[in-house]
Amino acid sequence: MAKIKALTNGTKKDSILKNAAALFRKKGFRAASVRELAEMMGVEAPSLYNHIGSKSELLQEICFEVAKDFTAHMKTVLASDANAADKTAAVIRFHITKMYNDFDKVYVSDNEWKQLQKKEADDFLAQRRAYENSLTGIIDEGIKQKLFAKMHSRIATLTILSALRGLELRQQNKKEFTLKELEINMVQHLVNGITI
Amino acid sequence: MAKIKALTNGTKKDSILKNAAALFRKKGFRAASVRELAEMMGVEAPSLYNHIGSKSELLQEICFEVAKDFTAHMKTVLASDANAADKTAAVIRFHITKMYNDFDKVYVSDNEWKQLQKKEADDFLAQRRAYENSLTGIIDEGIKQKLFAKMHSRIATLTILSALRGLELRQQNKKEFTLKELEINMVQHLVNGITI
DNA sequence: GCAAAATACTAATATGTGTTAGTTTTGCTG
DNA sequence: CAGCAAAACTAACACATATTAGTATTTTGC
Repeated sequence: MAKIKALTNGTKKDSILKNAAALFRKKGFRAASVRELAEMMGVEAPSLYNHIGSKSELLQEICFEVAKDFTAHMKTVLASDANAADKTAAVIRFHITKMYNDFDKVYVSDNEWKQLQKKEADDFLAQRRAYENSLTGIIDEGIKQKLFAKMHSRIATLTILSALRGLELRQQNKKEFTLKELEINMVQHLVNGITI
Repeated sequence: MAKIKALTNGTKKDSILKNAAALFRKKGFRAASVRELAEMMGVEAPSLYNHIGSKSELLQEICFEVAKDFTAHMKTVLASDANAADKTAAVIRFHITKMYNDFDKVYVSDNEWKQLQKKEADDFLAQRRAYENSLTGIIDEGIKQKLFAKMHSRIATLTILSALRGLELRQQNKKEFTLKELEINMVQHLVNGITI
């Protein structure tokens, strides 16, 4: 009866993906049912299959869209001629902004990727590894330039990325602190912590 | 036929909990089945119900055991007369050690508590909030003592705890870096980052 | 060694889930 | 308005899952 509304900027599929991300975040991918997703959209469950291939497909698209965005940003950072500290700060700021603007999808990508089917999970993990390694490279560069203290660069990488992945910028938190406050405090904390 | 073996140090229930934690970590609570758990123990699924009340109960026991340990440790830290920086370092070290020794349970507690039933989830979250607030109190104390820089103490709290929760100290990582290395580097990173 | 308690097994149930089949309705386009 | 594609609906299937019932077997305590 009710029809799936397309987003003002985007297709019906985008609308489904957005709702799926919200649902998967709230309940977890396995606990979330296609029937619930359908209800969010005011539609019966089988109707969704006119628009999607499968439930897994939704998770895939969410995870790989997010991975793509982060990878693309990392590429521009690596190509810039900023010093290691500024590069690191840029990475941190991008994570915060992205989490701020696309909380559900980023959260799902970070926390539910394990529910991808094996092949996709492996692919996702490989992309994540590459991303981590890029940041480790930046930190190593900073150490060599004596910008950063001597340290275990891989541990520093994981510390930074863990701190960022743990952020949960839901609406509630947006009232507690602003985007700018977050950026300033976290960059300070995470970059200064390794700076000489 | 096969009987559930008790751990060398612990009851049969402990043995089940340990396997459950490993399984829940690997596949996620919802994706993990009682049958799989039974198989890990060399037993048919219904046999487990001679030892456990339900699948949910296992998750509950894991989550609340971990929460209790962290809360207890925080209490001793708060009672100590160390300064704020040392208190913060003690908290960080405890997280790392606990994750190192009890990876599966800590991981499950951190990542699967949302699958608790509503009442338990609320209780768990309240404990976590209280824990976070204790750390925020320590940081505020440090700021007042001019040990730490002026900052948004709640953001610093979340940064530190996120970084620690994101740690995944599975066997693989234990080869990559030692416990001591982790402690030194993460304390350095996370405490120095806020120290004047 | 025997009674009783603990614990295993098999069989079955109730429920929820993703998904397909088949059909009807909707809404655009000529 | 006719016709066609998009997309909704109802009904149903196939499957997995947690859990219970009922029974056999093993272990324990005397």
